[in-house]
Amino acid sequence: MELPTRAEIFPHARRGRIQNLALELRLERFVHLSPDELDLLKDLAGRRRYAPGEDIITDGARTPTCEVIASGWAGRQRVLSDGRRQIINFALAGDFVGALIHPDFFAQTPTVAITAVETLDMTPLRDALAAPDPRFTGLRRACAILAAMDQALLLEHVIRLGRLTAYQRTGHLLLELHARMALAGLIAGWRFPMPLTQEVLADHLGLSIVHVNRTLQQLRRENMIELRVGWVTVLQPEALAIMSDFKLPAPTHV
Amino acid sequence: MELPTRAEIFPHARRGRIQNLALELRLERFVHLSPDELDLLKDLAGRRRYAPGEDIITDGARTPTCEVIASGWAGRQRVLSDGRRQIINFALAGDFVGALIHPDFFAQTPTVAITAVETLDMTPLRDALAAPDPRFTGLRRACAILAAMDQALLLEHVIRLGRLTAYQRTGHLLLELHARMALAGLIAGWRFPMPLTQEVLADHLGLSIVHVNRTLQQLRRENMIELRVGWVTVLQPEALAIMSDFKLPAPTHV
DNA sequence: CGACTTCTTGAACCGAGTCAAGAAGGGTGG
DNA sequence: CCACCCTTCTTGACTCGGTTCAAGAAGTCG
Repeated sequence: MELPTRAEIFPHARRGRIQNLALELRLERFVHLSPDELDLLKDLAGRRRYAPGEDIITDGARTPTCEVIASGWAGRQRVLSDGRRQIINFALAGDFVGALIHPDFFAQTPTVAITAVETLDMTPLRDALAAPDPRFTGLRRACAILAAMDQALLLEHVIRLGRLTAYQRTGHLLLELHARMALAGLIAGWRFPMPLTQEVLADHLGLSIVHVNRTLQQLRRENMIELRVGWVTVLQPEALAIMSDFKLPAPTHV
Repeated sequence: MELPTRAEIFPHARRGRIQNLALELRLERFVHLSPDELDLLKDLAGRRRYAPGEDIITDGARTPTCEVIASGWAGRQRVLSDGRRQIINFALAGDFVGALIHPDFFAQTPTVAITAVETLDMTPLRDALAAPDPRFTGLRRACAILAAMDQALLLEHVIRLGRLTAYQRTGHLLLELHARMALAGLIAGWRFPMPLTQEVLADHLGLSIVHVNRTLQQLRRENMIELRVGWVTVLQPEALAIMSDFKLPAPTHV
């Protein structure tokens, strides 16, 4: 499993004063953006901060906001009536939360800050895309692609939960997180930040805390990964991918 | 849990020669469609038939089709390298399959006919919506709502797989299937068609065939449901909803 | 340093899987 | 209409992956 170079990852990336590098890199990953579109991204202003545990998108909000993660980790979750929690997905830097990509008419799943989170308000982008303005076709397409990616990741998670063992699930998730951060230009190489507690991992992977602990130990024992405080290193990406049936969601047609 | 009347379910429904009642009812559930839009739906022609097991949307298809189920049950699935299968979701009459609603750039999950399936080609609808034509704003909105509903159901499935027991999962799924068929005007009352084998159920619920069998028996033993050849009756919807934490995805804002 | 969260470990338990074999349906052809 | 075949369903016995409970160790932060 070879890592692409930065130039391969970001064919259209350019320098400039930008608000959120990860966002811009992700939007330009598959689509070339016009100067108008880049300007719109650069003019984004509304910065917000959330403490760990704070709601970013509240459950029954009638006026849904629309933000992009600038830094930190967030997650959509549901707490069941008996207190059990399921974390549906994670949102990393460059990921949208709220109404722009996820049509949230129905979902009763608040988005919560897992670590400290900084976001940028994306309502200017949403308003620009809502009108049939031909200047923003590139952005519209880029957002559709991000939404498709998000959807694909959700399908992968269903497969993880439905048909993979604890050992496979954990490895599969680590590979996914790595791939996403690499795509967003947040990391290079196989070492990457992973600030999740074992409890959070358990609630995402549908396992108990204790079993997550034992599974991580097994992955370490077998030299698949290395764990430091808030960091992971994937030592054997190929072996991990084979054993967990991992394949990076890739565009079949763009 | 009271069942709404037909008039409550379909406030805008009208009579006429239509191709797919379920589709039209679902589209008009939340949005009022103009005569132009209804005409477009009535002019849909391309009818296709699929035998059980046949691919409707093939995996790596470069020219993604876009159809709506007219009758029968389909499902998106992934087969793992060791032969295990995960059925990600079911598509019933009135559900879209393919590129209109699911942005399929990334997903490697073919859609397969589970029973015999009839579909209608939806490319005319897709083309009409792609152009920024103001005549079709209602349809555009209706399709967005269907997509949101689909997305919400997927989130529910993640919760089912991640945090519910076999007994809860099975009850939860039956309630979901019932709710969807009721919304599409396919049924009235608590008896509804359920042509899935226990193997298919197992592959959707992330369980073994044997355990699905025992779980269904438990549901019958406790008078939660009644099973006939291709039919289920939910005998205690409220009890089932409470024990499985089921809540019909409802629009928070439309 | 003290308080709190997070991680780790062991032992017992249990929900769900596996294996295997038989029964019951449900179609098909004679 | 029956005989046959094949799929689907059912049941029992056993195994195992993962959970629960409980207690202690190691971080972490003020």
